[in-house]
Amino acid sequence: MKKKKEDIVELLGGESTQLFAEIGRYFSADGSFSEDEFRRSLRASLTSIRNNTDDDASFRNHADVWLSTKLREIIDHLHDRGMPEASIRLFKTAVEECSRVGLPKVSLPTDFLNEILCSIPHHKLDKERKDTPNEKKTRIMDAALTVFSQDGYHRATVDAVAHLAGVAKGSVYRHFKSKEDLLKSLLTVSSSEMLDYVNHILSIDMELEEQIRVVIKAWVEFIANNPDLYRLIQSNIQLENTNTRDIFFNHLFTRLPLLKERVLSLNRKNRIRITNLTFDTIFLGSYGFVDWVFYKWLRFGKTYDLRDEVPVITEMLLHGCIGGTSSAGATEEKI
Amino acid sequence: MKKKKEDIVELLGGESTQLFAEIGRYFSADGSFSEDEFRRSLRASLTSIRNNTDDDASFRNHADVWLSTKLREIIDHLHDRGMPEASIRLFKTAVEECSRVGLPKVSLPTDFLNEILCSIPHHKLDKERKDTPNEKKTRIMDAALTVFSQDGYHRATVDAVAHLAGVAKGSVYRHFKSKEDLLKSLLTVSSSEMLDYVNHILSIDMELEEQIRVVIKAWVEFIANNPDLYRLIQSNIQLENTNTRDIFFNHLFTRLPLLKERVLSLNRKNRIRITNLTFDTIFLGSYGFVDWVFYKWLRFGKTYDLRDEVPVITEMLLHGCIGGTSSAGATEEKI
Amino acid sequence: MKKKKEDIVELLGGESTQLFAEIGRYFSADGSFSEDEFRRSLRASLTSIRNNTDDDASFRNHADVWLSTKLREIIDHLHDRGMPEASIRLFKTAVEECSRVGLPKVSLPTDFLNEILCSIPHHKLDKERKDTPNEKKTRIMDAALTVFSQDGYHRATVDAVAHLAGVAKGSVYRHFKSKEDLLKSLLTVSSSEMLDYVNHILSIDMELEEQIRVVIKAWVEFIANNPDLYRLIQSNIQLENTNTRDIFFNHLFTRLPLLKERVLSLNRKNRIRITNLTFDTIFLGSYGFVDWVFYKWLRFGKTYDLRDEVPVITEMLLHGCIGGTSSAGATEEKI
Amino acid sequence: MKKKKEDIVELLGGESTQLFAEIGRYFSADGSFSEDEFRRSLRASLTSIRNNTDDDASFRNHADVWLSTKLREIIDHLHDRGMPEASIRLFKTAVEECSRVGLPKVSLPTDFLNEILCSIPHHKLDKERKDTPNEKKTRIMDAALTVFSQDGYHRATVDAVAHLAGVAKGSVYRHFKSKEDLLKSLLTVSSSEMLDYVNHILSIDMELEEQIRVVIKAWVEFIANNPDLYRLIQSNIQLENTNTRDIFFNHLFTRLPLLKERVLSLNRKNRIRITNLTFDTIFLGSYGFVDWVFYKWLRFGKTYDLRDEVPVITEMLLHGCIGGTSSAGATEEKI
DNA sequence: GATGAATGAGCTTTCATTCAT
DNA sequence: AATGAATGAAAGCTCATTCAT
Repeated sequence: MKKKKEDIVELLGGESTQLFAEIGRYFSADGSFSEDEFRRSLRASLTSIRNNTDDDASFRNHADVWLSTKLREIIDHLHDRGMPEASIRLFKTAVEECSRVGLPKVSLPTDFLNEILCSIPHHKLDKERKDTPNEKKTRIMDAALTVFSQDGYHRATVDAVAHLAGVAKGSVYRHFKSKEDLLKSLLTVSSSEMLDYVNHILSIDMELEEQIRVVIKAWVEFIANNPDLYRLIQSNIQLENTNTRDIFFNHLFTRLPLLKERVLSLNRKNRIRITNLTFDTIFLGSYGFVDWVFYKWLRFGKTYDLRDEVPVITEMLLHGCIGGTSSAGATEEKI
Repeated sequence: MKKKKEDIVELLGGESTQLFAEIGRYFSADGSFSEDEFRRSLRASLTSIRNNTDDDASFRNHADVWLSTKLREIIDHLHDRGMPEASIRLFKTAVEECSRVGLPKVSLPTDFLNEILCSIPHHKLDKERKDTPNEKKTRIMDAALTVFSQDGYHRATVDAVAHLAGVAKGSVYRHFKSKEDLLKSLLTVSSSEMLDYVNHILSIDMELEEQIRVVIKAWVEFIANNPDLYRLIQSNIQLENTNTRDIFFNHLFTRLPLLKERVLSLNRKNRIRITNLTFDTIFLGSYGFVDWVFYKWLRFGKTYDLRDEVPVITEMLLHGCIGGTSSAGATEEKI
Repeated sequence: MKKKKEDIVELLGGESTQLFAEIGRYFSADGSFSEDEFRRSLRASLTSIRNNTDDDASFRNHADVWLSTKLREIIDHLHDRGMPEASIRLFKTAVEECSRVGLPKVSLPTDFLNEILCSIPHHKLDKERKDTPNEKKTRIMDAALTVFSQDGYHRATVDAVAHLAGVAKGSVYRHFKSKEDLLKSLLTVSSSEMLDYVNHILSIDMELEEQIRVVIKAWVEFIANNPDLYRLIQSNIQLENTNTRDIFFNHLFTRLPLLKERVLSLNRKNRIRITNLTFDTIFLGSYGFVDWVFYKWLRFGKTYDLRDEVPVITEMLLHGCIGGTSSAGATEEKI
Repeated sequence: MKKKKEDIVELLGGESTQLFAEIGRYFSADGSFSEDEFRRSLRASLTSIRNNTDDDASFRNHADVWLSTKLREIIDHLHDRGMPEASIRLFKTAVEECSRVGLPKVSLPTDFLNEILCSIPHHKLDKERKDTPNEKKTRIMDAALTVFSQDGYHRATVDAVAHLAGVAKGSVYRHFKSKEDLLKSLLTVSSSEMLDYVNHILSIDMELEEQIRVVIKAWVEFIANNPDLYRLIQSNIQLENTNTRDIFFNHLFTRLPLLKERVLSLNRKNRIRITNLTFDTIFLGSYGFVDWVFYKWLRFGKTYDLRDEVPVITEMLLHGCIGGTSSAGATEEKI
């Protein structure tokens, strides 16, 4: 009962030719662009495609093909008419409409994209532009860290976060799409900071064994100074699609290849028994070692200085618990 | 059931964990994005695709599919990592490379494009924006009509109206004291226009039967040309004190006595069986007749020309569906 | 990077063979079925397929193929082992898991389906079984009708409905998936009732002209007796996917073909000028005629008896407003 | 832009409006479902497909696609019309016809199948259900483990647990005083089992180094066999008074003194560098080491055998990553 | 003992409106 | 005059828990 694909192509062909013929309509005599008229026409066409396709996948497919062809034609036409600027606005309108009808992607001419991208000021592309308006965002994130740490993510309420941050609940939702998004942002930013800190230390040039000692020390210090943050990152909260610990893990894993390379290259004297194959396991295992020493510290109510554990950790990870005398002194330093 | 590690090295290639590792290569130790590394990798992949495809068309096809999938993945993962800015630079690099190898187009996620386009400063897109206060009010009302028609009054947001009108939300409230007031103004103005249009036609002097024919034709044409407006007027939205349909009805009713007088006076030959008592019922009933013919047209997706229904409507309202031969011709006129 | 389809087939092939081999595991020595074990294994397989497919469509496709093959095998195996009953439970488990992972459909052996369907008690298939537990549901729907009519759907709150129905808010959500679902159910049931009522009248055998007179009278009486219900049905509330008026329209349209056939066949004397082509327009137009006579009545505060309008309506629809003397009397009956 | 009516007669074929008209044919004037009409129409369509296909395979293929699309459409529309019961009868009819024409399978919507299966009386599926109270408790705990692992404790609902366990929700509350109590019980029992298992191994008399090797191996095996359980224990869910990880930790800590004593006493040759002071740190750190190797395994989708990691873990914990040749062989054993 | 309909406190989220800039 | 971040009341919905049958 539904039409065959061929029929649709014809159907659209007729409409799109029409659209092309009507381009003139979207521009006044003075060359100004009538966004509204164009938008309406576009919406009508997309709706028509939707109605004439069987399922969502088919709709997306056809709409994509149709749209990219049409955009190409219109853009060319505008270039011919000497109004390339208008094509950007037209393009923006098109993209907005696509979003609205739920089209996930569109095919676009590369030269046109180039043109658009070059018109974006350069500073927008460098690093993040989180400067002025982030004061409030930071306040909300700080409050969220406190509240989530205290009560646990699920028991915490957005009300409590907003109250602690001293803003209205609605403001939380201006900065974060949802409670979940707030947590994710918090973790993402924190994870980055944590790992940047370690990366910074790793960039200092020294012998590998020394490097390991320094990193362990730095890491322990970091988590001792930010226990709430660290605990939240490791808290393993199940979210819609992921799980908080995985967010951190993903960050870690992104940096692992570079790290691995560096470690293997630093191992000039070949004293360290880590190979390409065992690196991941040893690295993550060692991470876990520190993680549980931290956890023990928490369980003891932070009644001692976590930094005191550094020698034992270092000793264990470098030499294990068996054998040689090289590290006999280490154990005495311990509490 | 479990596979040995060797077996799954390849398998892991398809897992996201691997992707992280790959993306990791594009970032320096300090977390900054290495455009060069990405460009190199991209160029290598594109070259490889070119070498493995027979003709240009095939190359373009494969490259497009590959690239859009790849970009989507990387962009998603960068978002997860909290580096959406990097994805814009990466995207720019990708487009540049595509241009270089002669790829004419790429498929891109609409949400991502939206993000990019929003970062282009407004003045680049606006050309001139210097309108009298009244123009702005009109723009807002036009936008409101579009948005309300699309989503329904209650589901529509003031944000959407303001956005489509290209003004700030606050400006909407400068011109209209509330969302409801905006709707009411829209309806009041439109109702007047609609009824003025009909009144204008009624003022032409002719025989009553002819007048009726002309009015029906004009009215059908009017609503066929302004379906959104008409639909909104008839939409029966419940407001604080009234109901949108009543606004139109009130306008109509205000003019009814004059109309009635004119109709009765035009009925010189007394061929029309309308009395003072039955006028209202017949008039509104006939209005309703057209209303549902219009509604039928909407439900069929406006896929035929509403004006084609004029003969049937006229015939029915003038002669009913029964009897005489006086209107035998009518059915032939119809389609 | 993602695997080719062929690879997946092999991958699944390996797993599924395994599953088959493991069927024994799901049954204890006494022949009882270990639903849990089977469910776990199934879930693992589905998850594995999801992880090894690129997009959702591909996942659905593969999962469907895999599942239907496997089910067939297992069911055969169980039949061989002489335990066909177990296959129903196994099947139920499979369907549940498919729902959970978001698979929209599965392919199934017809003979097996036959077996299952025959085990459903017959009375379940006849008409609806809305008997005992519907007392509360009815109460909620009644309350909803009142509240929605009074305040309009959007201004009405679920709290108010629950309160008026004398139940807790949660109970509303036990019977209806959402506020929208409540409205839809209300309209669906009411529309059916309304149209059944008319259909009933239409089934009485009489001359067409007489039939039309009777139906109009009955219809006007019906809406005069249920103005709230009728108003709600016509209220044109925009919902997520439809619009309330369309719900009624769809019901109407479902019955239209039968109605059309009957009308044309009843038209023995060929006095009625309705053809196959004009039927829809005339029918819906006439419906609209009555609709606005009803609306006029509402606007006049129901200060007169709507039934008094029946003669005028009938006269107009049968003979129009022009010409003959046959209906001269009708107008005098009017108020 | 607009098409003439003639042009769109075909077009409408694809619109849902048409579908309504078609479905309308299956219903008698009184609204009851006409099985015969539907069966006739179905048989005609299937026969037509058979005649238009070359071989049997092609017929089956086409018929399946056609039927599943058709059924889906009709079922959806019947749901909209508020007649879901009719869809079951219709479905039964369809299956019967498929059997008759020799179609071996049909594709069906899972949600619809779910509905049908739920209408089969329970006793048909249950066979025997006569278990001691303890069996029921176990069944609930098993179900809880599955559900909590899958969705996370907070996202999991008691309904889901009860359903999976095959008991009523109230029964869950007979055995556990709250959802939290259910989780705690689960963890307490499991933690005990886990630790008893390790204790058992520790009670075997052997040299300490050997003991450590054996314990690591046993532990890895245990968690590889019970990943859901282990994950739940480590999941760090924040409860009213505690936190799930703490429950395990408390169990562990209760046994630590005895363990410590035993370890130190076994260290006859004093080859192990663990003192009274460092025992806790080294023990928990090592535990964490394994924990993260396990976590890595999870993140890789359990695509390799966790036991393969035992040599690396053992080597690291015994000898560290630096120095001597004593463990040169370790890397070869790996993978 | 088992059941599952009923409950309602409490949550997240939306969005019309305001108002400092 | 124009802006758009901030507001917070108000709404829809969930689900652990209870309890009559």
